[in-house]
Amino acid sequence: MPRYNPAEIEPKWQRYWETNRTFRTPTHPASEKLYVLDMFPYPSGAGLHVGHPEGYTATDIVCRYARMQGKSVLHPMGFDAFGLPAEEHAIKTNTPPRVSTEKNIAEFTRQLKMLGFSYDWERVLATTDVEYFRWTQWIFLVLFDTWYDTESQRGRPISELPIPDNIQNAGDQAIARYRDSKRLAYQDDALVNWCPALGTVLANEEVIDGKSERGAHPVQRIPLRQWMLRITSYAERLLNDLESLDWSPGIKKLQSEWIGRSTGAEVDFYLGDTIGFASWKAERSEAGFPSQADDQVLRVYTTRPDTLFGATYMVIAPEHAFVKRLTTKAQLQAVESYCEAASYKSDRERTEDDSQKKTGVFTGSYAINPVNGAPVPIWIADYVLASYGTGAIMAVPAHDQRDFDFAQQFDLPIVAVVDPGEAKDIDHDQVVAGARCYPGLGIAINSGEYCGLETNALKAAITRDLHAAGLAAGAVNYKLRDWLFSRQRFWGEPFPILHELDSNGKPTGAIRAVEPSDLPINLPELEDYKPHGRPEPPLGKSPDSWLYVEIDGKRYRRETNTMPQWAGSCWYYLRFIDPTNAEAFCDRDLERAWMPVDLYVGGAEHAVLHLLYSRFWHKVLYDRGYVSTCEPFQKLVNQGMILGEVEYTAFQVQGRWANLSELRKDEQLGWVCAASGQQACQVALQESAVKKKGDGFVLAADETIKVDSRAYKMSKSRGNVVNPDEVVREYGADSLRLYEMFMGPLEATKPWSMSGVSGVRNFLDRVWRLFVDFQAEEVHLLPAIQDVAPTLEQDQMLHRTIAAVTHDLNQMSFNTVIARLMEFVNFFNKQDVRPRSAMSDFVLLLSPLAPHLSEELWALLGHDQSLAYEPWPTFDEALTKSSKVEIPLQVNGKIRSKITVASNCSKEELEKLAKSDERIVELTADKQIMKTIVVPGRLVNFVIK
RNA sequence: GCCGGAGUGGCGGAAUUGGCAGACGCGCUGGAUUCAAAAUCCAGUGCCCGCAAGGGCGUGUGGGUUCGAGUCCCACCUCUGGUACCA
Repeated sequence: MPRYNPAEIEPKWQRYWETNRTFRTPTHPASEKLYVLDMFPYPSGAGLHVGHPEGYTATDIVCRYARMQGKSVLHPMGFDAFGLPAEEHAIKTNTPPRVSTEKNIAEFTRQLKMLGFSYDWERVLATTDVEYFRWTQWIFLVLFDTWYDTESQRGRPISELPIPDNIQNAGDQAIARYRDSKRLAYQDDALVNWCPALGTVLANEEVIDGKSERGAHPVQRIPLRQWMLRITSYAERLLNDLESLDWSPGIKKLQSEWIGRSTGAEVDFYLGDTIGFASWKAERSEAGFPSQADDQVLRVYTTRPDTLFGATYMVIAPEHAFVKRLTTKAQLQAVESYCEAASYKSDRERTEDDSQKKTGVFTGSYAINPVNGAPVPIWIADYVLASYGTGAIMAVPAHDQRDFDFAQQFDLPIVAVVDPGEAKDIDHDQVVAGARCYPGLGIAINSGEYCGLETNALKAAITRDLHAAGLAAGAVNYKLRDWLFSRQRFWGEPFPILHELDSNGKPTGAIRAVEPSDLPINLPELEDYKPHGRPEPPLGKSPDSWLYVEIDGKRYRRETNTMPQWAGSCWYYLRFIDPTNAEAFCDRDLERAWMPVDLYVGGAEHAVLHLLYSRFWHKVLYDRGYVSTCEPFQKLVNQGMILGEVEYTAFQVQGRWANLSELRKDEQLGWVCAASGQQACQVALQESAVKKKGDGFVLAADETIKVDSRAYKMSKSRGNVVNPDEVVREYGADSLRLYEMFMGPLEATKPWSMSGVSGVRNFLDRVWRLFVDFQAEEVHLLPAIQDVAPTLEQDQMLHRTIAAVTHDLNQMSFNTVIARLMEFVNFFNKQDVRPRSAMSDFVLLLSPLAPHLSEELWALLGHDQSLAYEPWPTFDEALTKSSKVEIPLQVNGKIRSKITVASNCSKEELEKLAKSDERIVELTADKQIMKTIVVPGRLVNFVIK
């Protein structure tokens, strides 16, 4: 093997690591611990994508480097294996999902092992393992057993829930119902996205543009009994604790906007006449503001209580409970048809056409504005959402764009109550006249006793006054909604919940949790997996032996919903710590020893949901004393997307080249000629056929024709998917790893380039030839490698490389690490004598990035053990500096000359030397030196006139 | 619309945070080796003017601060990711 042959050495070292259990993690950390986690993949039938190894290589490098620094490293891998694709496959082929899932996992495992990642494979898990989801079910029972104590701001056992006297007196059933209503896991009728074609209900994130994400089938919204998780109780903590995390500001912002905290006030508008209003007000000033609104009032939430005087109408959502009550006879028909139409509209359709176009209908009723006693008409409109705030608003068209649009549409009065003053880009007079909407801050006008107050002062004052009068209270709202936690699918974790049946086999409404000792609840075997076309879950087709349970003489039916795919990924990082524990989801001491995850790397597509859901579960486990940290993931890095190769495209109409400006997009035909309407075809071009001109590219043959140049997302339909198997076959795993790191910063989006892969392969070939005579028959070290001390120059090169590589690895700046190693190789390739010690250190520096080649060279240098735990090379600071530096000499900021001086040259000396430089003397001869800037070790700048 | 991120040679990208723009790689050009090719090695390579010495211009655009700006400030343009009436 004279030449570098990865096909031979890579499998060899993979076998070595496996047989010697090189990367087995100690149960307890034996030294400083480091927990490095990859977001585990969904094992799709398509196999590994080149996007996967990007993050995996980055973490692998971090881990290999950390081991060489003596740290105890936990670096596991697993599979997020429940999910719809396997079930779809099962429906089509009648293969049990477990069978296809296991096949896919085997394939993923082979591909991951082929890339030489240093995972501790003895800890591998899949969310579909029965022994794994046993504990997913167990954690669900913890959620079921927990209520949120708002006073102490933490989750507590349901047995500690205070039961109000009236409930206590109403008997056991009432108590049970009360408890059920307070649990973190509760049942509710929720509007769900029912997709008749898939025969399943979809999560919001699975619905895109009103169609199913998979298959683009139409989706309807229907109410269904669902399991919900009370994540909103944790909204405040999920928001506040973000601060302590080492995550990018972008991701933190995304999460905090998703949580969407806003502060304002809840205000009650009296429903009735002015006489009733007076007595109601008197009552309220006695009793205060009730936490639950009663039937006498319409309660709204507003972030702008300062604009109460400008509320000229109110709007309730079409689903609001008061719709019927408030609708007068005259309006009945209009209201009914409006609400029915609204119920058919998806969220998407509600917002589709330009948001200017508001729809709505008058109820015929009025409420009374608590600040001035004015009657305010109540409308119904779908721009108000039932699920946010109180589902009702006071509309202030002068200072809210949506209300303004609506008021204009229906000719409702607009009263300005905020004077914008000198605010920029605002037509002051128009605003005050109510002809323009101004949503910003300013000085109150038309606001009775509050006139003249600044917005924020007024907010505080009016909230305080109304609260004292029992008419309003400060309030906080979140965009975050409770988590719809059940799916009507087969391939997910069954809920450990039983529904009590009466003697007729009908559910009584009572539920009970499966005893933890009876877990796991495994999935039944089904005859087939086809949806039965009803919104009920497919587990309803289970054999009776699975479906029905008898305990203490009572009959129960199992819950047939299953958990969503997010469930298994919510806690897998904990199971990796103690993957085979049969007594607990994770041993407490081990949890304390390894948590938190020090580095978590994965795609930005999970920036919100997965990370929010995991954080939520973690906090519940924390409150209940099962984990020791309140956050699971200390540092988070999102790897960027890898796009396909850059493509050059031009258009042709009837065989003639056409510019994009001559074309327009047609719905059916795609691009067509704007003038003639003829269809244009896209022509893919080779790089050699195009030329750079100005900002873009043009045809080399006809420079008037612009060429589109861009990289697209890899997709099957585009045919630009790069298969890692092929890359490994052609270039080797080390080349793939190295290329993915060399492409650019980890977090950036970057296009693939096969010639870039061959570039790094070239580098590895050069590394090989640095050690091995590639023309010899046998593999042996070159005679140039000798047991001699390095020259000063060689030593400086080595120590600078160690310093730079170490520094950049700490920054996770892998592309520049590789550049440094290349410089080292370029230098030593020219050295006839290559000291063995320097070469050994180089192999160690290379090893986290290209581990197979490095192990091979390490063995060749005479070692009989893996280098995985060799100490990381250290550097001598003094040797990273040279004794001389070249200093640029500038005149008026432009470089005119350079001098070489001792690196410790003093400021005065440097200035003297610079002034005597021939070229500087020449340029300053008949000029006056106004100023001299001397930065020792950097530059000298003469400002002359 | 709103909120992030990013615009640097033919291409991917560097630049110790205000101090030599273009490290490293790809590509390209020339040379050595070879009967020839592959492979390898050496040299060159931002653009423009010039035989050269040298000069001018250059980090999306326009302005500003500074002795000095890819880096800081203001305005704008383009691409990209997220989001969608949250009162």
